[in-house]
Amino acid sequence: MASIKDVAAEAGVSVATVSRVLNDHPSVSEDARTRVLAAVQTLGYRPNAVARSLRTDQTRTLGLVISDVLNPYFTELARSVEEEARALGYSVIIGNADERPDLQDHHVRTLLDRRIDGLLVSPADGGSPGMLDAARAGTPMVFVDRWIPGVDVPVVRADGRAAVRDLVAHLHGLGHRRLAIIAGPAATTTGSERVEAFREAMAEHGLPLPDAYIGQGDFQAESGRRVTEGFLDLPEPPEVVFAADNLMALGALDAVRARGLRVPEDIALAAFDDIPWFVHTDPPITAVAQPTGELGRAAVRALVDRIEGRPPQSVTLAARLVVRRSCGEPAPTPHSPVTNRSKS
Amino acid sequence: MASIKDVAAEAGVSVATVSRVLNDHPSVSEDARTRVLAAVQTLGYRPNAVARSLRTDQTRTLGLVISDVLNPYFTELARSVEEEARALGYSVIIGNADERPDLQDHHVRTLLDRRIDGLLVSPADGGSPGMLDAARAGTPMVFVDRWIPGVDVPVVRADGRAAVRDLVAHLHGLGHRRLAIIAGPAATTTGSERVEAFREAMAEHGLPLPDAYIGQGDFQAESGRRVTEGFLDLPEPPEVVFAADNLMALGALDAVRARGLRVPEDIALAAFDDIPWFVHTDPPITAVAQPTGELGRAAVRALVDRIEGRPPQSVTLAARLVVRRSCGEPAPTPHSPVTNRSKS
DNA sequence: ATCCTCCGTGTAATCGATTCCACGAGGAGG
DNA sequence: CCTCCTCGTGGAATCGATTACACGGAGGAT
Repeated sequence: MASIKDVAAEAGVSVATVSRVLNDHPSVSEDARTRVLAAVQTLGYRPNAVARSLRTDQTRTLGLVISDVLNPYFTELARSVEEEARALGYSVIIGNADERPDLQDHHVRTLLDRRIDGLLVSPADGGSPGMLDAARAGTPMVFVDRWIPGVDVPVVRADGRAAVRDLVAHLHGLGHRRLAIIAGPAATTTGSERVEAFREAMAEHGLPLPDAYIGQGDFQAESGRRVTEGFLDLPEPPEVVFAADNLMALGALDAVRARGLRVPEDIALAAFDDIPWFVHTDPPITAVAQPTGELGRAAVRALVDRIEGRPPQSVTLAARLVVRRSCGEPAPTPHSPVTNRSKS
Repeated sequence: MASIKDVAAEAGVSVATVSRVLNDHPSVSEDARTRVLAAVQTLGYRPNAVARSLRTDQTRTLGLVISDVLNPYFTELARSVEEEARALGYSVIIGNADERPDLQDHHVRTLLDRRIDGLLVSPADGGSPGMLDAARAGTPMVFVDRWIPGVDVPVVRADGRAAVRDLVAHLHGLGHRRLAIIAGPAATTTGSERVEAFREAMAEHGLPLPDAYIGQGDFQAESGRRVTEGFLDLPEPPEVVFAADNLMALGALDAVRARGLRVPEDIALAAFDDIPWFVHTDPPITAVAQPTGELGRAAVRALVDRIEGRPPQSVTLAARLVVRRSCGEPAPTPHSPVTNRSKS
């Protein structure tokens, strides 16, 4: 592969001049410029990004460590991150943690070894050693979706509080009283926050949230299935199951289906994170939708601000409720009488 | 960030010795080794991968350019690729082409600039200039899923021919005679091959495949919707729509739903590529399943073979039919009388 | 005792870029 | 005509690693 020396030789100038042309530095004669450009053309020369990075100490690369690539929410996030980064002249290297702290650490370390300019993380846990080191070492960093309390890093996320309140109101309006939640890992902020928001909203309606109705999941489909089975085995099963992410909702659906029960007639289902497939499930699933694309873009902008010396800022966007059929038919008119519906 | 020099100073040895310890070169005294290791520990030293790559001319990184990250088939592929690569000591940089040749080219070029050791591509088209250059320049490369005829690069893919034949037999057995297909871009091998396999299977059953029943899609949901609408507007609409990928099937489902028609009563639906969501759509969708994980792993193994000087080999795995309810109930007994069903 | 090996180590070249500094030519101003 | 700038250019240092080569000392063989 041709190097800058070859180009210099071909153009009959020094490597310094070639470099200047390539970085359009002002003081290069028109003549030299054309000769260099011609040489670049004939040799098909492309600068070696590795060498350049070594010298300039910047890679124009961002690292993105996400919790689970198989989760459509995160792939949409990854896509918008890459898009915005590309627009700003950066590449993105994605690391998939599969919700495993050890894998997350592996990726953080690998990315740091590659001297990425900045790191976007959606932590799978309360802060693995590698991540904390990175934060402490001053690597430009931004948390997206999930974050770690007490670590001084900007956070870009959606606030689902209002949407969860809307959801509970919606469920209450439909006559549901016994609501259960499949929570995410307590070590993640999204894991605990969603439960908190749910609990508060329940309290506003004077509804109890017994411990038996709080299932512990891990954001994976299998845990949704397991927890839901537990709910169904209860002497008094809940009327509604609210899954804290889309994969656990999928698992819940599996569990319900396996018992031969129907949604929403026998049990209602709602989820956090809206994804395209929810329109097509049987039945379509009511969900709290995050502005995923905007989240990704905002996170990149914050990170690049930090990298390029501008003050980054945390961003919190609102999530919103998308009502579909999985919790029962919405009341036909806004001022209809209290809907009642008895469950199995 | 600490460099090898700092470690050398701290340990009271030369950088050469430090390097030797780190790459566990045999001739280092036990004493020097422990001192270096201690210095590494106290300084929290991590070798600079950029510098190392420049010197050794290898990055231990693979590039993966996929057609569409939002397609669950490709994210599963990406996941298995990363997994296998990690097991073999490589990292993966993913580029998302969004089915756009220009974006694909952008990523190929960027990856080459970064001097990745090898490239895994699922080409979005018949061969963009950048890709052909890469192949010609001798960059280790392997095509996965899709490939480009005439380019001398190993191919790892699934052969859907038998599964498509099974599908057509299944549909025929259900009494369906008017089958239509939503094809992928003709420039992609998977785009044309699937139509070819479908056409052959139809011929085996003596069924015609009129041009009006071959819709041109682009592997995106929207095109599935558009083509399906066209089918439904035909004077004699098909009884079955077979989408050549999962996203177009999603679009087809949308279109059918929008007309107030039911699947499979009014029109049957089948898809290429099985994904977890197909179990939960309304109705569950019959699909041709590829061994996606195995495909990804085999592709990485082939590429790494090529990189490390072993002869790589093309791999073709079989796909299989997964029958669900979207084409009608399977015959209750193997020797049941011909099922008949009249369509709208 | 002498010579040869082998081992552990350090010095320095190298990878491919960027960039500081010096230098020569040419133009402007005195 | 001399001086001083400015401009275009090239030489060489530099980034952080790896590695060929040289060298000194220890130990074994003769």
